[in-house]
Amino acid sequence: MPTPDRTSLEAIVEAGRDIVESEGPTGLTMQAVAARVGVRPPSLYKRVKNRDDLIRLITKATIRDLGDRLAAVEAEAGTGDASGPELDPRRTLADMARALRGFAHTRPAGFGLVFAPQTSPGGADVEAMTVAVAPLLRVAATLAGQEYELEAARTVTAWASGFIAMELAGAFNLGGDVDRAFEFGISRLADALAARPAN
Amino acid sequence: MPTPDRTSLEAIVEAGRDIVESEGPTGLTMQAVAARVGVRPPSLYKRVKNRDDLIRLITKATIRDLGDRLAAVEAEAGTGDASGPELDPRRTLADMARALRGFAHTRPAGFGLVFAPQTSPGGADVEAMTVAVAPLLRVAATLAGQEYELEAARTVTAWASGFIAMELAGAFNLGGDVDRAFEFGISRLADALAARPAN
DNA sequence: ACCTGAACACCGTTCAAGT
DNA sequence: ACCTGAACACCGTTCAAGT
Repeated sequence: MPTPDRTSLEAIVEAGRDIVESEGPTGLTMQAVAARVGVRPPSLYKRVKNRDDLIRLITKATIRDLGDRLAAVEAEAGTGDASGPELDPRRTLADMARALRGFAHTRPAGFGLVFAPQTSPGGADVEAMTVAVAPLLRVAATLAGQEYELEAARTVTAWASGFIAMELAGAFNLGGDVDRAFEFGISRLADALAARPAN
Repeated sequence: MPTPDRTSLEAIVEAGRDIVESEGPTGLTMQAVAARVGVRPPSLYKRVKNRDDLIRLITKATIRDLGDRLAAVEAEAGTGDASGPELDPRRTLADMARALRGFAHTRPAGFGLVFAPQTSPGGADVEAMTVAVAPLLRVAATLAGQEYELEAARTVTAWASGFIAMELAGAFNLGGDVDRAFEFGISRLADALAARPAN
């Protein structure tokens, strides 16, 4: 007769996310995860292939949350709420960038996992990422035109993720107002993408 | 009578850089470094405090190389060479961005170390980074005006590092020409920074 | 003054044995 | 079918003992 399950994949991933945020990626040991979900380390291998696999699952869950935030911004802009419909795509783009930054501030380590430069190749998060970024792609198309949709979306994503990564790493050490720099960047960027110059 | 030194800090850092590039950050073990410089692991601790310290030194050396490349672009633009003096700061900015990208392609892992989102706080690379980025700061000032120097430099650095990080992570999986996206981004960005709109 | 073997703590992972 | 203790390989780091 099988024993009732003492944990679940979901609980393991959730525990992993918590640990990553509180202890950093280094703190994410199989022992720590096991302790948190109340089993012994070897039991984890019934649900995840290994530590890298767990990190992949944590990253994927983070990407999904991130996509939810972008979708929420898009929905707000599209339908219009109490403050009225938001028609300027530049404003929507800025809101999405701010949503991304807000998310990064609440889950800095998770954000780091998603946008880490040294990701293992063939990460199966490709699909999740594609879905998550779809709203951004749509505003980019509205703003820069269908022809430059991909380029515009990549420009914004690159800028925002780079900015936030540097911010989280404490790279903005020359003083100055980081919020101001963020608003400066998104404003100029939105203008530039909407400009559609000849080249 | 003291024995002659069998290695040096320089050799250790250089070995570390090679290993990081060929095996990735995970492959950077004290044992691998020791084997490469021809001593036993414990001997490394005579020159570096620990593995984190070694990573810090590797990062710092990488930042210095990177700064050299930017300085070279600046020097070329300022003095003018066979192809004549390069006076358009937008062109200089684009050249610096391309230099950064070129560097990242030759040392992807090193680049990842420098622009990793999850850097340990208080990394002593602050000074090295400040020096390295100085040329970029100067073009930014020329382009966007002294008032927006810092914001403009941050915008470009964020975009470029974010773009390259995504490129290295294989995040540009929606097809399209990555080179084209890079040129699109730097071109629009340079225009936007030079525009100096009212806000 | 640098180098080393031995040792310790810690971690990922496997596996046979339990229920 | 899931869970566990025991075990193994591997790694970072310390330290007393060599030269």
